[in-house]
Amino acid sequence: MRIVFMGTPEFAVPSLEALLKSDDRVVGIVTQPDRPRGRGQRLSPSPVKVIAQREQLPLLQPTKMKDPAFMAELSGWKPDFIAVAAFGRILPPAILSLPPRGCVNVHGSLLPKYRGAGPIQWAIINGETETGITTMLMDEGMDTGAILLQEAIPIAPEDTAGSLSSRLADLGGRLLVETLAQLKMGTLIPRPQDHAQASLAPLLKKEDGVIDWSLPATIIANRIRGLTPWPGAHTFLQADRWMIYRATPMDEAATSAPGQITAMTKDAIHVATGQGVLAIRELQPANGRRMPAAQYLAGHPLQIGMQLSPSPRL
RNA sequence: CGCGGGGUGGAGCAGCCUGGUAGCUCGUUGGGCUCAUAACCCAAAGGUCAGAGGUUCAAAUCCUCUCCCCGCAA
Repeated sequence: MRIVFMGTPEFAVPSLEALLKSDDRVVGIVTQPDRPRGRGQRLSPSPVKVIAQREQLPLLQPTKMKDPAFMAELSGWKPDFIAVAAFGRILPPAILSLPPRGCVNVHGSLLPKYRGAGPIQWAIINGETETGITTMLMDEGMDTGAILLQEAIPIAPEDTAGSLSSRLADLGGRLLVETLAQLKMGTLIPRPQDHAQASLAPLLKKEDGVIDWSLPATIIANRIRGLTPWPGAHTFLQADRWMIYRATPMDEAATSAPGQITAMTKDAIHVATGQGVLAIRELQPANGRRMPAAQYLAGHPLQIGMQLSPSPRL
């Protein structure tokens, strides 16, 4: 079978690697154009592009999906299947109908729940204890295609979007290869989604990282886990921005105003929330690197009653 | 050349503006107290102040260049 793979970030890499090890032949790869990133606004390749170059496979990086030159190249590859994992662009009907055996997508949730670009993050933010991978036959909607295979995994209390994502990505690779194998054998019957059960998981934005201290401690803790490592949960101590990487709710009622520091222990900074106390255990202060709360406290004496707020205050 | 912040004993920081004996919190080591301890008390070890050049009687501190790190922005 001739497979074309479309994907972009780290999440897509295990799927591509799994295909490369399978019996099928990856005849071409599509990924997003190099983007300026990092400090000097240098152009850098997507993780998928790095693999493509290592394997010396044909690679396309279209700026527009409807670019005729891109379409011509793609159809010239004559794929039987197109496999898609976190590609980051909507595929137009012309591409969806190009491969005779269809386009298969690897999605990081148990569809129809958490359709969209941020399924892993939203599952954690909402406090789910289980999520999974769904492979599906793509159609024109956003993650609305018929389900092929599905496998669940538990979400651990200490999971962040980062740790969960890497486990799901590995599972995705396995499931993708399995899905293609079963499709070839014709033993797999696509199952339409129950659209009434659908929920949306939109892409997170920078602003979603702002911590609202008036929420309950457990809700804030889940948000922090879901926002780590990107876009990162943050708050402000006066003018300085704190990135919060790890925090756990304490079994303790809050008696101060939300956002006030109520105690400094050996390894945590306690903050009052709308309901309960949250213990900050790992943070990154302004201009510093990520560090345990204990280290921060060693060099920055805090005082009880100091106020954390959603925006900088002088 | 996109903007800004930083590199000081093992860790996190102060000192730099207003040059002149290296400071704080934590950790480490030894001792003490204690039924006991991650707690407390006492003591000790540990730093070419990122690197190079310059100014000066004298540079962590002022000037120039290099390297590395961090945030914003993407």
